[in-house]
Amino acid sequence: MKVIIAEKPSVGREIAKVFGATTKKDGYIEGKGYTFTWAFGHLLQLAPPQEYGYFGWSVQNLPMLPPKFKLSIRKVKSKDGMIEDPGVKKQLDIIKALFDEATEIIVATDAGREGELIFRYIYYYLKCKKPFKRLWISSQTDAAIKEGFRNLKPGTDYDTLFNSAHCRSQSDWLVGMNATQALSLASGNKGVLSLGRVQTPTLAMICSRYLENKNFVPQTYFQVAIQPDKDGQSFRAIHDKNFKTCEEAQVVLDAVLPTGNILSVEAKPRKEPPPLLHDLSSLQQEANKRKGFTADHTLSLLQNLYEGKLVTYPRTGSRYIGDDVFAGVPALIDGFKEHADFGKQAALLSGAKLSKRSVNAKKVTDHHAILPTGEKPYQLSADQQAVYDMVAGRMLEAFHQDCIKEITKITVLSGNKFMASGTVIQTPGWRAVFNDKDEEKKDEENATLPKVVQGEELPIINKGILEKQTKPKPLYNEATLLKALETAGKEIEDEELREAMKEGGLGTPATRAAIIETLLKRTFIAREKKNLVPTPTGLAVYEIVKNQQIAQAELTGSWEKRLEEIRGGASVAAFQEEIKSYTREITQELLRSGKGMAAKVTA
DNA sequence: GCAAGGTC
Repeated sequence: MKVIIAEKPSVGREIAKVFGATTKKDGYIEGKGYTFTWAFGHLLQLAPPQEYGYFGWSVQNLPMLPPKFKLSIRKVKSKDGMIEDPGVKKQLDIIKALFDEATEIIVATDAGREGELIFRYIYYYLKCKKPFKRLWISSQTDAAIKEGFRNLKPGTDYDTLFNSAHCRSQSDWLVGMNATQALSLASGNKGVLSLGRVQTPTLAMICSRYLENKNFVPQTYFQVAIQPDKDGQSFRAIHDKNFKTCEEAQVVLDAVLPTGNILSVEAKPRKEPPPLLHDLSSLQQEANKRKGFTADHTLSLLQNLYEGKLVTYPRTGSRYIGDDVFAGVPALIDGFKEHADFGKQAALLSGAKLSKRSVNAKKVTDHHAILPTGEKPYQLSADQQAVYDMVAGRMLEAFHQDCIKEITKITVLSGNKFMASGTVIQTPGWRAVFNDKDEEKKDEENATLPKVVQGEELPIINKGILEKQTKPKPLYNEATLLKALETAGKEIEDEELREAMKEGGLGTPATRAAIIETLLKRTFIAREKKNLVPTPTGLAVYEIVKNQQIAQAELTGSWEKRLEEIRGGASVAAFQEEIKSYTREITQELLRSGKGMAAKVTA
C-alpha cells in the first residue's frame, strides 16, 4: 500500500479525486491501491523549555540551549491550561497506523520549506523508516497533479531543504524563548514581554512611526492661487512655487493681472492597467480599507469561505495564476452574470478578450492567487458576503480592460505662471466593476476642466493666498502595516540581505494577522480608531531593543541568506553555532538592559 | 507565561 500525505485535507481530497479514490474513512481516503491522508498544517512543534529540564522562568536557566531538540504535539488552550490538541493527536494516530502499513510514502505537503518541515517532523516523531518520495507541484489542477506523479522525486533530494527549515525553526525558538524570558525576568517579571525575530521588528516599526508622527513639527507654507473663468465655468490654478513667508507670496499675488493668458493646454490619455488578482495580504488590506475589518477577521472569514468551497486556498502569497487555471476563468466569469452588483460587468466581459496581466505560471509559488471556485454561495453572513464580493469583484477587475483617463494640464500667465490639472475618466474599463473613486487622486481639485485653447484670454474672477502645512507620515493602520511588513527589507543597504528578503518581507501571509494579534494581546500596541499605536509598555520595550539586531528587519534578511545557502548544501553546524552565540549575547544584553524597564512597567 | 510556522 502506498500512502500519500498532504499538508491539509483539501489537498488530500483533491489528489484522491484525481486518482478516482472514493472510499472515505476517518482521516483518510482509500482507493485504487492508494491511501490518501493529510496533516492540519504543523501537527508537531519544537518542545517547550520544561521538556529539556528548564523549569519555571529563571535567570539560572538562561540561556536555554537544548543539546538536542525534541518534538511535541501541538498544544491548544483549555480550562486546565495548555493541553495536547485532541484533533491533532487523533490525526497523528491515524497517520501512524497508515505509515505502519505502508510500503512507500509519497510526500504531498506544500512545495516549500515549511511543507517539507511539516512532513519531516511527523516522519521523525513517529520514528518511521519507510522510504518516501516527494510530489513537487505548484498548482493543484488535475493535469498538474498527474504530471507531478509521473515526476516523483527521491525524498532525499529535499534533505537540505529540510535542514534549512529545521534551522529556521530552532533559531526562532532559541532567540525568541531566551530573549522573552531574559527581558521579562530583568524587568521584574510582572508580565510577559515577548520578543521575536518577526514581532519585535514589527513593534519597532509601529513605535518608530508613532514617535516620528508625534514629534513632527509642521511647517507652514504659502501658495498663490487664481481662479480664471471660461464662460461661467471657473477653475483653480496655482503658482508652482511654495513660499516660506506670506510676504513672498504677496509679491506674486500683487502681480496678478485682471486677466490670464492660456500659455498651453496639454491633454494626454493615460492607460491604467487592471489590478492583479488578490493574495491574502492585498485582500486583507482592501477589507481593512473598505470595511474596517482586521487582518485576523478577514482571514477567518476567508477560511470559512474556503471550508465552504466558495473560494480557493486563502493563505497564498501569489497574485498570479497559471495558464491551466486561466483556462477555467471564462466559465467563472459567466457564473457572475446574475450577480446583483456586478452582473452587468460579468456579462460585458463574457466572450471579450481577457487581460492576461495576472497570468504568469512562474510567479505562482506554493499556491495561486485567490479566486472564487464557481460554487454558488448560500446564506452568507454580511461580512462573509463582503469578503466574497471582494474576491469575485477583483477577479472581474483583473481580467477586464485598461481604464483610459485623460490628464489635462493648463498653464495660465497672469503676471506669473499658474498651473491647473485635471483628470477625466474616458473609458472606465476595470474601474466600472466597483465604480470607486481613484484613491490617490481623490484630493485633487478640478476633476474636470473647461475646454480652453492656447492664446485665450480669460478673466480672473478671484485670487488669494493659501496657507498650508506640511504633514507627517500617517500612523500605521492594519492595511498600511501589512503592506509595510510585505515590503520590509526593501530599504536595507546591504545588497545581499536585501536580495534575501525580497521574496518575503517580514513574516508570511499565513502569520501576519497572528503577529498583529500577538502584539495586541501583550498590550504592546492598541487600536485607536483605525490606527495601531504603541502603549507605554510597547514604547518601553522599543526603547530597550530599538538599536539591537532583534528589532531590525535585517535579522530576517541575514537568516534567509544563510538558510538559502544551507538549502544549497552549506554547513548546518556553522549557522547553528552562530545562532547559539547570538542567543548568549542577546540574553546577556537583555538581562542587563532590561533592568531599565523595571520602573517603567509598574502598572 | 515564552517564537514562528502551518491549519481546522
